[in-house]
Amino acid sequence: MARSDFDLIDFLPYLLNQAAEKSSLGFQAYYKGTYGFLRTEWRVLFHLGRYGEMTAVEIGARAMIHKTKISRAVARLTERRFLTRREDMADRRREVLSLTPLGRKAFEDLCEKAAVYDRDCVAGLSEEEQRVLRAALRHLANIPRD
Amino acid sequence: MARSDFDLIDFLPYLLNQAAEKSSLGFQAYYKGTYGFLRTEWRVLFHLGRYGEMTAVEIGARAMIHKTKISRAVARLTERRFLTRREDMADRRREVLSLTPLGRKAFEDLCEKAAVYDRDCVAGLSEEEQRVLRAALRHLANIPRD
DNA sequence: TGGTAATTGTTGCTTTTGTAACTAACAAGC
DNA sequence: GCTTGTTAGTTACAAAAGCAACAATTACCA
Repeated sequence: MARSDFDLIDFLPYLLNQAAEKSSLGFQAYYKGTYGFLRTEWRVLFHLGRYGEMTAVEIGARAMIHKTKISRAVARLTERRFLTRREDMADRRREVLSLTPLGRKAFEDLCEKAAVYDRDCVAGLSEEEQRVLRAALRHLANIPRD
Repeated sequence: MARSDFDLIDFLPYLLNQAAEKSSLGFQAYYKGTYGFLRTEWRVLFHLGRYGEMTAVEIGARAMIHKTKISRAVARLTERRFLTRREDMADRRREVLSLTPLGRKAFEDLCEKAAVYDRDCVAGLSEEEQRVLRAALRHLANIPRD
């Protein structure tokens, strides 16, 4: 296979990782500095805020995070009063998680900050480029349109 | 600021991370399974193969990896004979790294596999979408066109 | 019903990463 | 020549992530 023309600099997983890491830095600084959240903690909060009550496994499935990471993130967030667990009486293995008022406040703040931050990220791209970019990323990540 | 219309599902750092993680999995399985490389090790190999001899710091600057990670990756790769270190006599702090024949062979194999893998990644996207995607990612990652 | 398998969530242990301190070498200014 | 500051790379310790085993339920099905 004559592939000597392929340049690793354009290797998609590489480009994606570089862009992901770079674009995460600024926002990470905010939620870490303001709330002391780890990345997984922010993600758990984000999913509960965005989709409503869920169990740990459900969050993990959506966010592609291993359940042990979620377990520990939930433990910390619960301890810090950002969310509560409620036992599902119909299936006592499940613990349904939801945000406390404090958690919702943090979520809403972070959501606003995210909107602004997102704008800065795509500042140099045209509307059309942004559209194509997000669509391609959703496709690559297999994220359904809800 | 009326931003209630912003949906976190489109938050760029999130989309990028999801896409990056998902798209990395398959290739990671290959270099891990075949060579036992960690991600940083593959990256070091990749940069030395793509750009030629470099020092650890230079690799770190290009790849945005902290020097301690590089230090450990280099130690392992050297031990396993994939690369060699040469002291720069003009500046004895610097250690110039380069691939051994074994390292080059691994690099070339991985490079070929990457080309194929890359194709699979973008299989569902049009030529134009691919072009826009890569350009946008390079922009976000601040990767120069070389 | 009873027994095997699957699911939810946690914990212990190992591996990997992050942070800070450190050595060694060079650079710049006086 | 000194002194101070900077740079390359390593190492030690702490934090986080990955992995495997576990208890507690529930599901399946002969």
